[in-house]
Amino acid sequence: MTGPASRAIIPGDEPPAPKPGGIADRARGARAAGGDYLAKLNPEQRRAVEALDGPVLVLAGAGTGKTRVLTTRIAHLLATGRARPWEILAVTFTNKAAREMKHRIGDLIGGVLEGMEWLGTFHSIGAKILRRHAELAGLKSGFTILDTDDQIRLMKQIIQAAGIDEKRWPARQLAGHIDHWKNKGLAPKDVPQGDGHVFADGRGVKLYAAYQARLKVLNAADFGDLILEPLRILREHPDVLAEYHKRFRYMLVDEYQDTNVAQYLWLRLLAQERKNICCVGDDDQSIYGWRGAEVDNILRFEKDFPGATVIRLERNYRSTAHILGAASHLIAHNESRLGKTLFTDAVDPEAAKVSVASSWDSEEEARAVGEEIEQLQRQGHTLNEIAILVRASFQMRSFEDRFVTLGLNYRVIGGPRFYERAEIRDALAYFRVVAQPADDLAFERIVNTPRRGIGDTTVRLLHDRARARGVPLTEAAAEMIGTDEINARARTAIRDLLASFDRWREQLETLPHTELAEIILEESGYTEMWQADRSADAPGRLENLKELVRSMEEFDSMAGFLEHISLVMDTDSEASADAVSIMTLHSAKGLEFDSVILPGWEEGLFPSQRTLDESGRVGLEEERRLAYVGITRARKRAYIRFASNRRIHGLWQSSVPSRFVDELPEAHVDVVEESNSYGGYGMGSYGESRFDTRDPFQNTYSTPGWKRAQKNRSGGGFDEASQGGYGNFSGPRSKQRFIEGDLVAKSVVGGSSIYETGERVFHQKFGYGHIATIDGNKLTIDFDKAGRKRVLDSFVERH
DNA sequence: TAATAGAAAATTTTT
DNA sequence: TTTTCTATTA
Repeated sequence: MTGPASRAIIPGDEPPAPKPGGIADRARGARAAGGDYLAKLNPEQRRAVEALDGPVLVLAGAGTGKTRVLTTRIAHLLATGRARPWEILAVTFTNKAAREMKHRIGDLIGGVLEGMEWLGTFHSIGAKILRRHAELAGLKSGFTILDTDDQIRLMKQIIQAAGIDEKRWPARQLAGHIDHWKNKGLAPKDVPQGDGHVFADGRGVKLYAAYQARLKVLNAADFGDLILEPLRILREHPDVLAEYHKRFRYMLVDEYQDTNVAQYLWLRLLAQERKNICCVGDDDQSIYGWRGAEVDNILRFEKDFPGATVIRLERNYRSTAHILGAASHLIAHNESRLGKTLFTDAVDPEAAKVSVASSWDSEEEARAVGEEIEQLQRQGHTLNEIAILVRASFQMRSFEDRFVTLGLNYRVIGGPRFYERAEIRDALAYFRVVAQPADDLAFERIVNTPRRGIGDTTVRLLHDRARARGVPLTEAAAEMIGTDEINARARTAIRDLLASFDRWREQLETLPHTELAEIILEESGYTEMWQADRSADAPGRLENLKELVRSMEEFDSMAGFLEHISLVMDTDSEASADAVSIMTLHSAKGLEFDSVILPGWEEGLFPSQRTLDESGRVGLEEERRLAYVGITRARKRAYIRFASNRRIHGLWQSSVPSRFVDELPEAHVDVVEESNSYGGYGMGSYGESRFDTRDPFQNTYSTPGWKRAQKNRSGGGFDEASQGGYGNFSGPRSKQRFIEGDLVAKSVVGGSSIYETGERVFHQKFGYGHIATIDGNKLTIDFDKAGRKRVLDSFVERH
């Protein structure tokens, strides 16, 4: 990863090395050795750390100390003087993993790790290599990294330019194919004949080529290119390859089971000279096949690297024997695996078995989970140690709804990312055009945001001109303001905008970049646009913009910031508040919790029908691995649940328990008999839970949730700070719900509403309606479609 | 050109 | 059910 403080990469400009055997070097070695880092390892781990030479495959089961092995191995390399920090290539998949490794190596060697320039994600290291040799790929070193959204928009243009019906052949689909080819390491010329016919009657490859050509013109690379282009450079330029062979004495790869073909080829090429490559992974945790990961890479390792040492880590330090037993028995149903069996030495006769329970529908499921969590809480467990892991994100909703009602703190991990939000992308587009005038995609995004009277017609004219002259849009625009091809109003608007960009570009040299960022957002009228916006999420968006500018402070230039933002996808704001985590199974990989709740184990949902249809047995095995990942996240307690009915796309469907449920071993499972334990008002009937007509004001004020809400409030729990904190990683949806919790509490106080009787309002759920009566901030509204409802004024907007 | 209403489509997982 | 796109109208 390219961290904030990473130094500029100038070939040949290496940081000064401590002289091997010199004072600094010996002192460092002594300190590390004094830490006795090897003694803390079990025999298998120690073997994995000490087998420094030649290819090594470490098959590390869940919770067996994989990261410890990787980091200790690096510390060992450094301590024994085998390699200096910048001679080690260490690749991970996520920025988080890279960060953690850096941190833990630092702990091992007793200080801050410096000089490990080549520890990072595949993508950031790929970007680094590509920037050093950009000209070999037809790019300039300052190229832009496009995200998925930009990619799709670009492909849309290419499809249109080729005169292909964009409805029949959606850009998204083309993006899928191109992604697939890039994952396999195939440039347009390498795509096999048959493959090219999959899109638009055989024009797929042509479009791929056109897309690549367009990227070069835009001086841009997409995510696939960050792997594909370096691979091509290494293949076609032996001198460059030799340089890296010389440089990388040792290579380490984390999560090897997740590598795709391109990454594999890239690693093999780099490792072929010295062969000091150590891959750590777990075939049972390969869950990214759908985006090109090849489990085969890990299954084939010994063939690819003859004479490889294979070490299995099976001693688990995380979970109870029941949890391990359940997970192992389940995963044993898979055929394609190298085979490992986790075991633990820890004996705990008190340990709970894996609980399996069912519910009537997803709402009852959420209710039951809420109960389970409250019970855990009563037993003194903190919410931070509880996680709900779902297969698909739509499942999160019912839990969020329920937890808001209960006043139970939760956080959604994953979700819509900070950088993906419209306002952030808009702001970044402004910065990108300033930093890179040729960035047409960014320019197009903001020409008319905020509205300046530059509509589709004008943009099309600009496009025609740009294409005819072979120049970027900004340049075409500059030419066209001198002509009368565009109408006067749009022409003035464009002239003003271009003048602003010129001005900001000058200020790029003279002003600190954070200050410039504020100026840009202010002068462009962008912040004003949101200030004028009366919708509920406008204030949050402004807050996000502030946060964006604040986060820029960590960087020393606009360019450095833009590089970071395109590569670092995670917004890892650690929340201090105690809260239940809700996330997908995929994003739970690598995490662990005392209690893990696994809802939605139903055929069609988990295993996902779509995966089954698309990938058959292979897909089923991947789903099973996902289940395995889920169970092994738990240290002490795992709760598996399924519901008999679930609403999908607004339709109720009855569902059958997942086959995975029956694949669990009886000996480690406790089946919880159906219980209508919630509430006392015998509503086991269909109706009540299906149609949520219950009024939020009927909350009993003595429930744990209510008490908690009161406590939170008196402690200033729901203040702006905590909301802002959640806003960073949970969507606007959940954010709003937090506000809801607050207002329910305040409604006791009464007061006058900002609305008037008879006013027409809009409500997210119920649609349009007229206010019938007002009681404090509670409104009774006659909705056009939904009839008379009582709602809080914060839920409605003036219409 | 911009706002609006109504229809159609989409729903897994993400560096 | 919700979101996104499209066509219409002002």
